[in-house]
Amino acid sequence: MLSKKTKYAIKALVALGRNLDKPPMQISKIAEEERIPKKFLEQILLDLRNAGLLYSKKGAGGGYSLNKKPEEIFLVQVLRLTDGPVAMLPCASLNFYHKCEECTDEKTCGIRKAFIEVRDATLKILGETSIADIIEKENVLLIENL
Amino acid sequence: MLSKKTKYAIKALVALGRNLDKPPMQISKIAEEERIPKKFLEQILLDLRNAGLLYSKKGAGGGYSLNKKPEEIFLVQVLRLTDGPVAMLPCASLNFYHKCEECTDEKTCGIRKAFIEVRDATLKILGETSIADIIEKENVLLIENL
DNA sequence: AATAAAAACTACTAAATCTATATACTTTGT
DNA sequence: ACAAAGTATATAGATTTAGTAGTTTTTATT
Repeated sequence: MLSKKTKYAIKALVALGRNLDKPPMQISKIAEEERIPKKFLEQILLDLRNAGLLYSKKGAGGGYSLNKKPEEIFLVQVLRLTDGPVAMLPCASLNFYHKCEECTDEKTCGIRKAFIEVRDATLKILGETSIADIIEKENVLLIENL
Repeated sequence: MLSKKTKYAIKALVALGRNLDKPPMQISKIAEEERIPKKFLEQILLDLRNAGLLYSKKGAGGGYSLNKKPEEIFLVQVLRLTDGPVAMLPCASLNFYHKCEECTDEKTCGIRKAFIEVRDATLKILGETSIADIIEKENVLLIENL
């Protein structure tokens, strides 16, 4: 399961992706629109900013906006930033690898092999789906649900 | 990430799958071979037994064995039993569905849609990979690594 | 019948993680 | 000067994870 933090992070990015050519969006507004606890969101946005995904401006009239094009922010980046590994086993992770302490021979571990397959399948989707894709999906769904 | 519980459960099932036509295997032996804390493993095996995956026999000469063929035990069953949902979002889960509290319209949520794709990809692999497959994978890997 | 082996059951606990909340500080526009 | 807005750090409560301990029940063997 994703942490709420990651879910909120994606929601915030989508909200900002919809706000592209407008003035920066305030934390309070994002929190209200997306129904996310404000102080929690504050921390999350800060993480996203420090990772270079967001631009922020302090003071009156300040707020947040995307620092990259929505087409260039992929789910996998967000997930790795806030949740860590994509893989379901430490020994099957590309970016957060570490050995299973109890494992005696990783090279011949069938469980690991199976979960590497899962990782690759997951990674394919999360690595290809951008914030822009999510917004596009929502636009399609909106029309379909008229 | 899988919990250690689930990882240990799969390891135990694989160990028992290798022990097919032999007398039942004791907890201590599985714990030693797979380097799993014994009392923790005890609880896990009990869960697997109560779910019908294992047969157990008490008393001297007792122990555990598989209650199904290794070809009939799939990773997804184990994972759901010990970890719960396969999906990364509650609203994208088939067996453990529940609404995201903050969500205002699930039908048009693009995030949900993306994570349903992830779930389906994951499910395909976990639902097709059996304990027998894992053992087979390991046999192949053993030969390849000679 | 006694003994020992082994699983079953119940309860508990320590540590980590998650989900926030609180407080104080800094920057910026008017 | 003042208010709006982000920055930073600390902390607290709840939940989950991972594991331990102790006792009871069942079974095979002697």
